[in-house]
Amino acid sequence: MPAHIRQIYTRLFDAYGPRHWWPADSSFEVMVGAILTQNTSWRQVEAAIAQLKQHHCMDAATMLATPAEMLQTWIRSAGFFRQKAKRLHALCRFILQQGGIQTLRRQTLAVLRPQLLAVHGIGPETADSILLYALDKPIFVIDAYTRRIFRRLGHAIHPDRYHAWQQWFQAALPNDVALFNEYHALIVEHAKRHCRMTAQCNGCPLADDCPSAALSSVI
DNA sequence: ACCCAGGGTCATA
DNA sequence: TATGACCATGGG
Repeated sequence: MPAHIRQIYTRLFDAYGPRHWWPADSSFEVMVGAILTQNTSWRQVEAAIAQLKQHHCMDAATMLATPAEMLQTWIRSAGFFRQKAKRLHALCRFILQQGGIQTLRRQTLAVLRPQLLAVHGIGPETADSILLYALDKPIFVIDAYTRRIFRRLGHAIHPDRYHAWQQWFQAALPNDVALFNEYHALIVEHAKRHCRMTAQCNGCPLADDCPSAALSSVI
């Protein structure tokens, strides 16, 4: 029987401390980062965000008024730059149509989530990252790291779908924005240090419960 | 030269 | 529903 979700949280928090996520100067920047980081390492996203800021483009109205070809050159480092330029425009259009971020913030989770998922280029993880980290809504973000770590610990979720994983976490945890925020941030920190595709298990705070640590294998 | 990175969409069967 | 192709850069 693998360690419980709450025990794993405690171990991660004790090992890494509060993460102060999401790293950004504004809610809009969180949303932009959520799109730019799709299947891309955060390092590359930071460079793209710096470019957008340097060109005074880090607000919805300015970004929407900026030609996609221009955005492409600024976000090039984040990869998929043609797609992502369109997706950023779609995000801006949504924000402005809804009356701005302050208006969005007053909406409920149940109203916002379907609306975000209807925006071109926003799928489950991007939507939930925006809801949790930009709009302070209580929803647990599932990403590739989350599945990889918990699979290695022996938690097989069926069906192996985004929604099932999310329900599994939320059913075991109090409905708390701060907790969801911290837990996902800790998972990412842990994954970057210890649970990449090639396991680096030296000093791993979860090694006691991790079969792949004992076997030095890759799952 | 390869594999990977904080996904999502679209076409096809 | 379920798989596969595709998107594209930069680091290890």
